[in-house]
Amino acid sequence: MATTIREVADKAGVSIATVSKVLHGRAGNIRVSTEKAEIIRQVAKELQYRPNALARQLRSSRTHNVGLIFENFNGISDGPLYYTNLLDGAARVLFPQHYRITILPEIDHANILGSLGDGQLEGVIWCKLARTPEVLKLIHECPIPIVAMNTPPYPGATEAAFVSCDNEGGIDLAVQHLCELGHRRILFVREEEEALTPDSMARLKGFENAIRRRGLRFELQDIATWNWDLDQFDTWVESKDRHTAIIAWSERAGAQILKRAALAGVSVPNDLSVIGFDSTQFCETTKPRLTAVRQPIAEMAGHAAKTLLAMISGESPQQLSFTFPCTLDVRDSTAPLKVEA
Amino acid sequence: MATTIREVADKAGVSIATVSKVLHGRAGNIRVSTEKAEIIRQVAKELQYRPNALARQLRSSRTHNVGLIFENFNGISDGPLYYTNLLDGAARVLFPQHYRITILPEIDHANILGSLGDGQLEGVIWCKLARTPEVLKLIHECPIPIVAMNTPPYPGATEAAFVSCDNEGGIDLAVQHLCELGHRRILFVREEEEALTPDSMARLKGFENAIRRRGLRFELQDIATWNWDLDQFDTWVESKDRHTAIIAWSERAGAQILKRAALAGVSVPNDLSVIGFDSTQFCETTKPRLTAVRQPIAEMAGHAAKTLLAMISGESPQQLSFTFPCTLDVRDSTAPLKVEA
DNA sequence: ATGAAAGCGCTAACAC
DNA sequence: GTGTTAGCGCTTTCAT
Repeated sequence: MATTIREVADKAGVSIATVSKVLHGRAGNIRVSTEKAEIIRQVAKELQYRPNALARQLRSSRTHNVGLIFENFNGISDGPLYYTNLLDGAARVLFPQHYRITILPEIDHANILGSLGDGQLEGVIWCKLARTPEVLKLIHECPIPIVAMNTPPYPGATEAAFVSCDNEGGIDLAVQHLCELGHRRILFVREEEEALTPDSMARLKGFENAIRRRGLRFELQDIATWNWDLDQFDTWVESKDRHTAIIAWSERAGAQILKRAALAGVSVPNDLSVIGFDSTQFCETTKPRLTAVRQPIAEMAGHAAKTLLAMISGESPQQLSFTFPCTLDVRDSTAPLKVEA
Repeated sequence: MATTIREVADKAGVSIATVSKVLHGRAGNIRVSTEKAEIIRQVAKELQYRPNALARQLRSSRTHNVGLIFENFNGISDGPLYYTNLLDGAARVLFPQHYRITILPEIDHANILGSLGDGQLEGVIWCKLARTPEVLKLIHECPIPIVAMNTPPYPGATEAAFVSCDNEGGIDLAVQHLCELGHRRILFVREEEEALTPDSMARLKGFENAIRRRGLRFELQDIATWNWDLDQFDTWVESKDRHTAIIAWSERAGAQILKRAALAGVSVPNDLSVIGFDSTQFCETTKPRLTAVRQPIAEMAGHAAKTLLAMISGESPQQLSFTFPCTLDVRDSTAPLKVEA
C-alpha cells in the first residue's frame, strides 16, 4: 500500500492535520513552526508520500478532471483528424490549468448520466450532440456543466454552452466559389444516415439560402439524400442536363463522390466540380485534392475548453456560446465551368 | 448536491447497508427481501440516485481508469495520425471493459510519479519512453503497472511491459526494397533532436545491419545526423558521387527531404529515392507520396491495452511484452536506379 | 434478512 | 502553533 498521511504524521511526531497544513496549506494559512515544517517535508520525501487524490477529491468535490464524449467513437470514419485536432485544441487550454482529460467509454445515452454524475468529472465537452427531446432532457438533468461542440446553439437548452461553426456561412462560401467559377446548377448531397444531424441540416439550409440569395432557381432536385456509399451517384450521372457542380455535406461524402466519378469516367474538375466540408488533411489525400469548407476544429475545441472552465467556476453558459466562421480551402476538385462549344 | 445513499435509505426506510447491497451487491450475496429490494430500487430511481464513484473508488481502490501519457503532446508534428490510431486501438480494448482513458497533463518527469501514484489510475500506457537511468528509476518506483509503447524492451526494467515494433526489421525491408531497385549507395538520416530516442537508435542499428548483411560497404558517411529542418541536405546534395537513395528515420524527416529536394531541383524518385518510417496517412499527402515502413499503431495500442489489463489483474509483465513486425508501403518516392548512360 | 459500525485518506473548523 | 474531531459517500464485516 502507498504511504498515507497518517504514517508521515507518526514518523514526524505530529498530527495529520499539521502534515496536511504544511504540505497543502495555502501560503497564508501556514501557522506551523519552520522547524516542524522542515521535518515534515523531509519525512514525506523519505517515505515517498503521495497524497491520495481520491480522498482529497471526495473531501473537496473537485477533481480537476473533465470528460470528453466522442459519439460514434469506434471508427475514424469521421475524418481521422477530427479527434486529433479536437484533443489538441482542448489540451492546450486544459493541461496548463492542470486538468486531466478523460475519454468516456459510455456513449449509451441511457446511462450516460450515471457516468457524468458520478462525481469524477467537473464538466464535459460533448461532441456532435443530436438535437432530440431525449438529449434536451439529458442536458437538463446533467449535474455538471456541458459544452456541446459541433452542435448548433439549441435555444431550449440554456444549461449548456454551444461551440459550433457557421455551417450556413461555410456553405455560402462554397456556393460563392462555384458561382464565381461560372456554375449555376449545383447539387447538394447529404447522407441518409446523417441527414438529421444538426450539422447536416444546417448545411442544407445554408445551401438553400445561398442559392436563393443569388437569385438562382432552387428546386427540390437540387438536393439529394444518398446512402452511405452514394450508390445513387450512378443514376444521377446518367441524367440529362445534370448539375455541373456538387457540394457534399461532409468531406467523406465529397471523397466518395470523387471515387464514384472516377469509376464513371467523369473527370473532376473538368466535367464536374466537387466541394466537401471540414477540410482536414484528409482532403489532401484524395484524387484530385478536395476543395472544402474548413472549420477551425482545434480553435473551437480550445474555446470549448475555456468555456467549460468558466462554467465550472460558476459563470453562466448563456453568453459563452460561440459560433466560429468557416473559410474555404480551394484545392483541385473545382474549376471554371466549361463553356459549351 | 447529488442524492446520496443516505437519502435513499431514509426515504426507503432501510439502512444504507441494505441499499448498497441491493444496488451493487453481487448476484449471489443478495439476501434482501424482494419487496424491500423493489422499494429501494424504486426510490433510487425517483431520487435519481447516482452512486458517487469517488467514494466507491476510495473504498475499493479500484477506479476503472487507465492513463495515457503522450510525451511531447503539444504538437501534432509526430504525425497527426499517431495519436488517433493509438487512442483508437486502446479504446477498442478498454471501452468494452468499461475502463476510462485519461490523458495526463503532467509530462514533467520530476512529478510524474505524483500523478501516477495518486490512486486515480490503475495503470498507464506510456508512449515513447526514453531509455535513461532516470526513466529506469521511474519505472522502478512507479506504484501502478506500466506498459511502454514504442519503446524497445528494456532489459533492466522488469516491472514494465513493452510493446514495440520491429524497427530493425522494418529498416531491413526498406533497404531490401532499395536494393531490389538497384540502389547500392544509401544514406540513413536521423534528426539531431531525436537521435537518442530508442526508436531512432534501433533504426540506425537496423540500417547498419541491413547494409552489412547484404555485403555492401558500410561507411560512416552513410549516416547523417541533421537538424530539425534538415538544412544539411543542401550541402549533401552538392557532394560529388552522392548516395542514390535516402532512408529517413521518421516520416516527418522523409517529407522534409522531399521538400528540400524539390527546392534543390532534385527530382524524386527519378534522381533520388526516399523512404520514411511510420506510414500513416500523412505519407499520402506528400509530393510525391512517400514510400514508408509501416508500424501497426492501432494494433500495438490494442495489445498494450490488453497487456495493461492483464497486469492490473496481477499477471507478470515479463512474458507480456511484444514486438510487432513492420511492413513496407511502397508509394511514389522510390524508383529503380537510373543506369548512367 | 437487516442494521450498526468501522473505516478508505484526506481537509478544515474549531479547540487549546 | 498544534491537535482533536467531524465528516466526504461508500462498502463490508459482524452482530442480531
